[in-house]
Amino acid sequence: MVILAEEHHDHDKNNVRKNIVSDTVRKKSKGRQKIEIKKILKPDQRQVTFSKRRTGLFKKAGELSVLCGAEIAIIVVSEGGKPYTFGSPNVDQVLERYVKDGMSNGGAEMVSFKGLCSVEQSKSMLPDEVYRVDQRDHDDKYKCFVEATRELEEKRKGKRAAEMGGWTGAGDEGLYLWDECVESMCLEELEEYLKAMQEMRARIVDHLEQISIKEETDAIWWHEIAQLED
Amino acid sequence: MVILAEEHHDHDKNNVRKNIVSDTVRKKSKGRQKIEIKKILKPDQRQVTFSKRRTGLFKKAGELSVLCGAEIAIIVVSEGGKPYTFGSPNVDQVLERYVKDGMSNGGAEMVSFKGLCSVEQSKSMLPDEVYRVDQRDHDDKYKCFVEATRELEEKRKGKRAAEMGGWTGAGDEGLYLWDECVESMCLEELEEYLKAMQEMRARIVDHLEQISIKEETDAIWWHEIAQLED
DNA sequence: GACTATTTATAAGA
DNA sequence: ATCTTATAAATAGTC
Repeated sequence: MVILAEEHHDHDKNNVRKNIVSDTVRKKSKGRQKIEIKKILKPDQRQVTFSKRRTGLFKKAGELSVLCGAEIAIIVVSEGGKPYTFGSPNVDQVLERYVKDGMSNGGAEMVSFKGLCSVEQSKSMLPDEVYRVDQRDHDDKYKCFVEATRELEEKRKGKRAAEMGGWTGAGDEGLYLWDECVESMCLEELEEYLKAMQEMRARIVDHLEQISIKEETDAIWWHEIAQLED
Repeated sequence: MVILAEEHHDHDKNNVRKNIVSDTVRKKSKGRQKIEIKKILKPDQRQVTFSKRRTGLFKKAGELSVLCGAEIAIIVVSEGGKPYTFGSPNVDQVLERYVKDGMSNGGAEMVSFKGLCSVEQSKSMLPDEVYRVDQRDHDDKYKCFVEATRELEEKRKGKRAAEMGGWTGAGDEGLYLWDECVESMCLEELEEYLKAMQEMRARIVDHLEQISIKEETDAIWWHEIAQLED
């Protein structure tokens, strides 16, 4: 692959700095440079990067959410302790979900990350901590949270209901294969049934994991990332 | 900018498909193509994208965390309801922080996002809702959460110390609630059963969406086809 | 899981 | 902060 750089004809009005030097072109900038993934030392620079990358992260999250129908919550706390959150559909709902049936629902993959090692080591870098949360602990822990959340949600709902209408759920297929028994159910019945099924599913998945605990290291192994802390 | 593609000399042993066509090169792939940011229709494709982008998101989060000294928690719940979390230093700590002094600390930016349409719109991909949470609501809401969190953290610390941070099948609890009929199944049976159940579930969810499209914008079951593997 | 052609994110500079 | 530009990095399509 041969790449020849060639200056396009310079009709540009406000591009005074553009200039021929030797027989190559003076670049306006060095462009993006590779950076090491370690704490940025200059506070100003760090702040700029924080802002840019936080924006980028939230954008990616939004895309993932839309593309794949996933629910996502992100909380970023800056050095200064200022929190920024992203939620699709909203933070609390996702937290509630995480909290309420997260663990019972196929086994959450919980990964903690403390940032270290260098990019080169990344392939072999295992998470510092990986753990599963006991279901009952989990329930204890969050019960009150869930309840409190619901109240707040109620308040917000009114507000949101008005401005809904965002996007139309796209998946149109698969409805005609409908089982009669299911079709005849009313909304409440369906919800209950679905819930029961969900629980059953959770147990099955757990069991599956038990059985095949060794082979499915697949999921969410955390790798990559870089260097020390300050 | 003129780009001339030129076949490098073909010493490659196992590259039979490489071939000259006219005076250009047969490309091995179309490369990355632009996609619209809307729900991917094909479940398989959607699953692949989910996996890739989830990984990418977590990587970005790790980098942001290290580069800027920020604390980050992410919870992603797949369509199938399977949660994946990322936390630096760990999810609960960040949640606790968010919860504990989030609002009191200079005003969090809380953003809810309900999906965007196309990349072109992304400039205006402003959150559907931006709101601040009243400090007192916030305190009420999370007080218990914070306390409960602390307890659980204590427990975990002990446990983790004991088991050297491995991820050995720590999710053992909850297995004794096991339905006999399920427990007696072998692996293959379970997988089949699970699959069938998920298909059923998918139909129910679809149906629910149909029925309650108006009334329950808030629905918890907002998914469609559940994949066996997220 | 791997590979690449492309698109997308972003470090620097202004 | 905002914009631009060159370049690094992520990833869609493919195998």
